[in-house]
Amino acid sequence: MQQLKARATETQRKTRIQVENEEKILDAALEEFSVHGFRGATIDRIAAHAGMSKPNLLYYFRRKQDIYEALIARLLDTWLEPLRELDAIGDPLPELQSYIRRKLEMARDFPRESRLFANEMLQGAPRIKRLLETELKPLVDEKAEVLKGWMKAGKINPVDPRHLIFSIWSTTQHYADFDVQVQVILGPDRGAGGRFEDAARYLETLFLDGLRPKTSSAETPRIRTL
Amino acid sequence: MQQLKARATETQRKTRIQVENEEKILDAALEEFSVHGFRGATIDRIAAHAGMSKPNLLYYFRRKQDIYEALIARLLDTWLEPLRELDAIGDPLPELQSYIRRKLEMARDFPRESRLFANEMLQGAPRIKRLLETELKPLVDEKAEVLKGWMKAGKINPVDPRHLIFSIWSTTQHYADFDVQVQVILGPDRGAGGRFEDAARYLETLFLDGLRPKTSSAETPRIRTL
DNA sequence: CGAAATCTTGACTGTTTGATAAAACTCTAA
DNA sequence: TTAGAGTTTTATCAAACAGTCAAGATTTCG
Repeated sequence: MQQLKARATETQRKTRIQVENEEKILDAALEEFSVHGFRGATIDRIAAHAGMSKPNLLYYFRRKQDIYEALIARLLDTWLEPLRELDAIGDPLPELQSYIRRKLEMARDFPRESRLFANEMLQGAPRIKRLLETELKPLVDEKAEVLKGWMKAGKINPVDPRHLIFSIWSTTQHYADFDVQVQVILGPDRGAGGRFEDAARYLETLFLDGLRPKTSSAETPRIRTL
Repeated sequence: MQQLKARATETQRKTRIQVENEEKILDAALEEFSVHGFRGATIDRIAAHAGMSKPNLLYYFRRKQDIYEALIARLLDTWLEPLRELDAIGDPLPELQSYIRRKLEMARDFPRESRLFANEMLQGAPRIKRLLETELKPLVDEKAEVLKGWMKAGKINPVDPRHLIFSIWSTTQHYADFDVQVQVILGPDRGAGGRFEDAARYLETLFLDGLRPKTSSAETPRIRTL
């Protein structure tokens, strides 16, 4: 009797089975929602994927939306963690470099989460727009100030800090969200960090030095082979 | 009698009404598919959005998939046009700059197409994977060679050309696909090319010069205010 | 005009989907 | 060990869904 418990004074401590099954459901739901979006995913498929009957699943989450929201809730926090770690005190360039690397690691390690987030965005973020305004926006504003400080100090080139953040997000998440395309073009990832390291190295060069050669005169190749 | 016509020798020339209605349907379908994906979109909603009855819509496209495929078919070609225009003969940096700008213009002018594409990618491109292999891959391979040529000539920094293309795609399309997020952070676009020009200017700096200041010593701010 | 071709509609079919009710079963703590 | 909380299943429902059909309305063109 879930509801009774929720109403009761004791703060609904979960049973072993509850913990296990909710975990199974959320994992299966992530799989489905991240690929098909909210409307495209079905409870049937989530239940099948979680290895339980539909009514059984609905015993733990009463509505489809509840599953989705539980997923989103746990997502945003994790998702913004790397940005939170961006440290005003640290050295600007290494600080940015490791932010980019952390984001790239997340794309590699949590591609489903990245796709779920992308899917929600494509739909116009109907279910998390408020969260974006209350959580994401202030954080970005705060970190934009940090970046501005670095620019004023001449530590990094003066650019729009928010667009800078966008470009870090988009380039890194691209490897999760557009994975098929990446694989079509680069061939299947043979693991062992090859694909990942290539991307990391490229992004490092892009964000630090851009494409214009330092020696603006021509004819000075092969300093860095890639 | 559509089928008879298709079978007949005359190459099914379309009536005025056919042209008009197919256009209306594809436009409505783009609206729906780009937001909800293939599974999430429904014929009912597409028909309603196109201002016609469902059976009427199904008179023009017999199955949901047919609409989707018609949409995808016309998409990829348009989508790759800017890359096709990347000219080996031109000056590398201005060439890249205008490629970036063209992609950014497409994100601005065809956000629904961008989202449709993104949606298909998130799903693992089940319906266009083959097209990607036969059309996108060869084009990217060809242009990667062009980029390599420029690198060997010392005209641009040596980086992985394919990752470079990825980063141009992701940064530009981000403004279409993650528009909600962009608006939450930057506030609503007041048009007049403000948002667009900011992004264009930022990306130009990023791709040309990166973030590392030319004078590696500190304390040299305000050369470019932004 | 008027007939053939084209277009549109209402009524319908079988299936999938989100969700509920209640009975049956399992676990756990006193 | 057994009562009650917690869990699972069977059966079911109404709505939404993709797609069909045949009859009626409209357009096209000789």
